[in-house]
Amino acid sequence: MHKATQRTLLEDVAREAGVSTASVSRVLNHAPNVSERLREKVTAAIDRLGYVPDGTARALASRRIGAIGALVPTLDNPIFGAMIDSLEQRLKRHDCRLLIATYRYDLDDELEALRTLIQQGVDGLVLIGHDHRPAALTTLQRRQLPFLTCWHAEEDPDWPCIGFDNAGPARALAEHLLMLGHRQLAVVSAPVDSNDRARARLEGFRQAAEATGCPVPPERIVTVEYGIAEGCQAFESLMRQQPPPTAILCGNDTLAFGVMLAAQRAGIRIPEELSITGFDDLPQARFMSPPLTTIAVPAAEIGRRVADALIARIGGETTPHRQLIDAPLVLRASTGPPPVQQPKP
Amino acid sequence: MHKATQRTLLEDVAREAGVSTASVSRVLNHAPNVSERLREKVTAAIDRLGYVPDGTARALASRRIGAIGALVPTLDNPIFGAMIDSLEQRLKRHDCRLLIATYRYDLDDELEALRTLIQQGVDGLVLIGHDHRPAALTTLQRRQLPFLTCWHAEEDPDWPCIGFDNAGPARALAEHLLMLGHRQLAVVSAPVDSNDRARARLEGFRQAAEATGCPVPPERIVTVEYGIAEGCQAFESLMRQQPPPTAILCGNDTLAFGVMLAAQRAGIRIPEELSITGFDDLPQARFMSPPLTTIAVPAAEIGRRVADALIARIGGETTPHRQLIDAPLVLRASTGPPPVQQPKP
DNA sequence: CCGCAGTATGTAAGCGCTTACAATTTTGAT
DNA sequence: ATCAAAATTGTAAGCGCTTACATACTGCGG
Repeated sequence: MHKATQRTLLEDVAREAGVSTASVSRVLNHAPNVSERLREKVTAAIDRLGYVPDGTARALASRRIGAIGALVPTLDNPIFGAMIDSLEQRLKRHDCRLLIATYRYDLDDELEALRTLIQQGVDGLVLIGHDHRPAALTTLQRRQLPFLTCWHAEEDPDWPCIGFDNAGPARALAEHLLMLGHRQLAVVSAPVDSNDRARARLEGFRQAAEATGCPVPPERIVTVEYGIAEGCQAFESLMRQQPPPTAILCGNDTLAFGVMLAAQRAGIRIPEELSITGFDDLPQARFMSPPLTTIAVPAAEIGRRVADALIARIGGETTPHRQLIDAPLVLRASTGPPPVQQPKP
Repeated sequence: MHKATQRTLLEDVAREAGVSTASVSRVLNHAPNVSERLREKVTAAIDRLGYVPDGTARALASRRIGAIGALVPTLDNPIFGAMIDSLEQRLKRHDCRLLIATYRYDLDDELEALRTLIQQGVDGLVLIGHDHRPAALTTLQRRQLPFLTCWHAEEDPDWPCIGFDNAGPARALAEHLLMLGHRQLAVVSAPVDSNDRARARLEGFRQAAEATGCPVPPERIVTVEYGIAEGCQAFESLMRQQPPPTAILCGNDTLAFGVMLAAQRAGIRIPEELSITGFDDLPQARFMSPPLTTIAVPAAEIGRRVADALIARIGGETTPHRQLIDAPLVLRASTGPPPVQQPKP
């Protein structure tokens, strides 16, 4: 047993206000059919006693914890930081807290983290992307937990989503380059295993290239981990090839930064000698020199919409199974027509 | 009352294993004095039934929720993202979850968020910096909640901290410039209200300048919000002055990026005509051209140490009241001797 | 062979709320 | 006024665990 607690309990408030505990609870929870007089008596007693409800007891009794869980690959990537930031801000409006867990793109870790969060009692869950262990879905369904995926737009009856098309904009980027006359395309991609977004972007690049009759050969597709230095390395290995590419499509802005920096270090002019594209539109993209042509990923908007939709679902409402947000192509100065003659003939 | 639940309860496990509920609980919580035989019977029953303990019930009964709260100004700044990322990873090792709340540098919001997290039942709390509402401290103390501040190194018996000195490295940065011969220093600072870190950095810049006999005049200190564009603006307003500064000390890397970009746009060579320093050492700092001289803020290390220390405190152990981590000066190419003659005589 | 310390397990009383249901009061149409 | 329906408040049974305390063993020195 526990020692008698010193803290003010709901029962104390009830006594102080001269009402029942149920009434105090009702006032606390803004239940309907509570008279103004009752409300006043109770709030006055609460103020007098400095009462603070106990979240854990409330969670046990009401079966909701007042928090959702978010599973993100990493918070080291600022694009996810931006999304989580807006998600948390918006959840606050709904009086909901946020539990986060990261899994470094390891889907087994994701599944484990998901189970942990569920065990913790979260009222809902947000996942990034469409790639997950099958057990994740069955667990979610068995518990009938409201959930949402985001950052992608796959049509899948099992996975409701709020996100954007990754392939389409990637295609648009490639088409933009092809339209400019580029025929020697190269791609720097993030690892595609366990990452549908990276895969979709890569696929988009490929499709556009193939549709124009100049598919990207495998050696022109290099996969590297996330990071500026990694982008630099990718550039090196790509530019060793003959003929060198006239344009490099990058799976995200950070890789593009690396590629761009390495190119400049090598004395290659952008976009005159080499065009570069990114994906994300991080804040610094428009400040690079030249400013980076990229896709504006609606990270903050996703956060807001996920918050609203998940809260609605938790409240028993139904929300669209799939919400598509535009991820517009942002044309800047890192792309231009290919050089008329090969740099090294 | 509630409907009879379908879910497997601890009681079911007890029945299945032919033991008492207390025994199941003991096995679950790795209590001492549990025989191997009991443990096996119980774990077997758990597996057979697919039992998953209920976090909320456990929280109510045991008075710990298995999660700590983190109060950060924003997650939109990648330096905090990096810290939260490592914090969460490390907490996971200790089987502890993370609840986050942001407050946009508004200390009233911080206080409110703190109260919300406490009400939620968090086992401990991490705050950023030394500036907080007095009520935050009293609330923390009244609840006897383990807590830690970080990102600063103020000696204050009330606030245990794990962080780094902000003023010292700022001083080092300014001294570095003064040593190079600069006498026309300027500062671009983040807003210092409610932000002891920004204030300490500014103070460090000032002290060093004054100690060398060339204090920074007020018009040479411009305060702008966080952002690259804001850094650009700061540059403009600074370079309008006569004589223009030969070096600009920035309160963080992002502002420094802005200043650097605006300088380059204006055709000013760095560091020949203008030296620039940052603070944070974001990943891109070493990839700027020229690479940015800055202070390496140990964000990931702070996350790890905070996790370990807070877990220890929650466990009743005492940890050092103040842990100082080095934030080294990283000399790169954005700083150099001032031009011999003024650019515009 | 007894008794005591130490170990292992069981019993059941909470933890501090929410909410189904009952009881009471108010309202509104006769 | 009269009574059913609606609105308001009260009663008390959980929610699913943990843990203090009681009980039952176990082994060992005397």
